[in-house]
Amino acid sequence: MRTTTEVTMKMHNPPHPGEVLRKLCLDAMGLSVTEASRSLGVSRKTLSAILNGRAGIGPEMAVRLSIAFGTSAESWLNQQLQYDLWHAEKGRKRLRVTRLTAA
Amino acid sequence: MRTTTEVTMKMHNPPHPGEVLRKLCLDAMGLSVTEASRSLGVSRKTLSAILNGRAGIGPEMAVRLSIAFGTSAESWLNQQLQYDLWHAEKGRKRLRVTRLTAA
DNA sequence: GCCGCATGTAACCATTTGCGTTACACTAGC
DNA sequence: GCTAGTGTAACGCAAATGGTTACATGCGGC
Repeated sequence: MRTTTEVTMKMHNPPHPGEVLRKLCLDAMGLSVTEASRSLGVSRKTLSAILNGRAGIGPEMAVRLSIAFGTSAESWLNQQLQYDLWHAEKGRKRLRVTRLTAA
Repeated sequence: MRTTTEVTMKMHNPPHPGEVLRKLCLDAMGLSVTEASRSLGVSRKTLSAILNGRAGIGPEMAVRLSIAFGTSAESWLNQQLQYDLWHAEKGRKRLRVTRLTAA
């Protein structure tokens, strides 16, 4: 059987969703960061942070993206989930957790 | 095969993951909240908040759960995602976002 | 009734995070 | 040189997060 850790670790470092967002939405539509931020109803700084991986896509931003670009909010959140999880797994060994299964 | 119920269920208020956690892990193993919190390496208050839907399961907690119960961290985060997204969609109308598709 | 255990939760505190505004530096194009 | 777009630091602020402590409740055993 294949454990969660194995599968997760097998994946290469997933790109932060902002990278995908820039290519798939901004570049593809010829939008500037400034324009996009105005359409999304957030500050330019906020969008910039996401695009450069210094902030994540939360539930509210995912809904904003779904409205502006006609995409699925869930898909953005799933990308974010993968990204966050990958980084959280890296700290797995630092967590003091006692196994409770098959003791 | 995919039932109608499955698809339809997506539109109903999903339970908070803590509810599932309590039934599937604590109750099933006869664990008290106090015991479980110690095993997970978090305070009783923190676990209690999750179990009663007053806090969500974040990436780190998901990894803790995966260690303690031998479950998939991703599955917990996915449940949390569904829960968060459902609530975020409720506020969709309050967001001032301009559509950029099919202009 | 009484007691001990588990539980939910409020109060308090410190740390962190998220977002907006403003300002500054860098870059590319005219 | 001027302008537009961009990244980002600095600031303020509101909200969230997690730990500790303490209190009230509910319940089983005695």
